[in-house]
Amino acid sequence: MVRPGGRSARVQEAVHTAVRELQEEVGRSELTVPLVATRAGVTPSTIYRRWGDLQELLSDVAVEHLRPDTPPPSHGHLSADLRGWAEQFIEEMSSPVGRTYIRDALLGHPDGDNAARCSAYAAEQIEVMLARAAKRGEDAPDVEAVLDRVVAPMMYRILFRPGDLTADYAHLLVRELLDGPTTR
Amino acid sequence: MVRPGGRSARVQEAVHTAVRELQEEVGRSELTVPLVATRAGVTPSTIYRRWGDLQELLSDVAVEHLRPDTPPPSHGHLSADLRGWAEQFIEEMSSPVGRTYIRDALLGHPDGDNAARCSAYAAEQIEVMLARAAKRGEDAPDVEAVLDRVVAPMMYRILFRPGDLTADYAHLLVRELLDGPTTR
DNA sequence: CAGCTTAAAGCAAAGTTCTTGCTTCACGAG
DNA sequence: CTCGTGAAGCAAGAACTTTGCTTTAAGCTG
Repeated sequence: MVRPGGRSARVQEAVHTAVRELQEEVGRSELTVPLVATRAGVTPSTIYRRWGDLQELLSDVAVEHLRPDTPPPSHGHLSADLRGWAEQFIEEMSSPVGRTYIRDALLGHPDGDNAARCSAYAAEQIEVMLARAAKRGEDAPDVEAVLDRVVAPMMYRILFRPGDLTADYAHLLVRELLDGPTTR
Repeated sequence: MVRPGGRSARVQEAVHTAVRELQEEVGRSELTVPLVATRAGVTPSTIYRRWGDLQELLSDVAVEHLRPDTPPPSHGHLSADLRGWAEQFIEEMSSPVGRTYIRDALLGHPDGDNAARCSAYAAEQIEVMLARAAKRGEDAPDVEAVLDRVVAPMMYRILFRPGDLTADYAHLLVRELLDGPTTR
C-alpha cells in the first residue's frame, strides 16, 4: 500500500537527502550504507530491505537528480531551442559529477526502468521543443531523430570518451540534424 | 616491473577465467570476491590488492571480452561491411549477457580507461572497413561520423532503451549515414 | 649459475558491512 | 477506537574487506 504522506515517505526523503549531502562531504568512495543510514537517522537494515544495496540506492538518487525541473527555455526558433538545450546538457553531464550521476543511474538493477526513465526525461524535453516548433509552423524532425542524432552521440562521448566534449560539438550535432551534412 | 610470463600473469589468467566460468555457473548476483578467489586458487587479499574490488575486476574482464578477435569480414562494399558489422554488434550486445558486459565495462574506475578502450575497439574495426573502402575508391565517411551516426545510437538504445533494438534499426542507421536522410 | 632485490602472493587477525528472524511502530481502514 | 498491515527497529550471526607481516619467485648481477 502506498502511503505518500506517511513514515515511508519521510524515510525515503531522509535517505535521499543523506546520500546527496554525504556524496558532497565525504565523496563517493567513502559512501557506505551504514554511513547513509546514520545520517538519515534510520537503521541500515531499513536501507538494505528497501533498496537492496548501495548501487540501487545511488541509482535511485541519480535518476531523481536527472529529472528536469523546468521545461526547456524557448528562444523563438527550434534550432536555438535545441542548441541551448544540448549546450546545457553537455554542461551538466560532462563534468565529473554529472558523469557520476549518469553512471549511477545506469547501475541500477538491469531489469529495472531507471535507465529508461533517463531517456524518457530527455524525450519529454525534446517533445516540448518540437511541439513549439510545430505550433510556429516550422519544419521539425521527430523525437527519434533527435535522440539518435543529438542525444545519443553526446551520451556516447560522456560515457565512452570523456574529454572529447565541448559546446561546439553539441552545436555541430544540432546543425547537422537540421541542415543536413556539413563539412567538419 | 612487468613480468609478463611470471606468476602475476598466471594469477591474472586464473582469476579472469574463474570470473568467466562462475558468471555462467552461479550468475552475476552470486558472484563474490572470495568465491572467485577460491575457484582461481588464490587468496581473496590478492584480488583486493590487485583490483580493489569486484566491480573493477568485472570491468577488466568485460573489456577483455569486448575486444574483437578478428577483423570485420569483408563483403566487397562499404555499405555491406558496415551493415554486417552493425548487425553483429547488435546481436552480441543487445542480449542480457551482452548488456551486462557493457555495463560492467562502464563500471570501472571513472578515471580509468576501460570505457575508452571499448570505444577504441569499435573505432579500430571501423577504420579497417573504411580503409578497405578507400582502397576500392569508394566514397567513405570518416570514423567520427560512423561513431556518431551508427555506434552511438545503437549503444544509446542498448543502455537506455533496452528492447527497442533490432537488426533493421542497424540497417537504417547505416543507410542514413551513407545515403542521407530517408523517410522512416 | 648462485645470490640478491623486489614486486606480488599468502596468511591470519581485526574491522566493517550485509543478512535475517523477530519485535515494535504507526498509518489507514472499518 | 480498535484492528490489520506494511514498514522500521533491533540484534546476532554470517560474509566480506582491509591490513600488517611473512613468504615466494621472477629477473638482475656478478
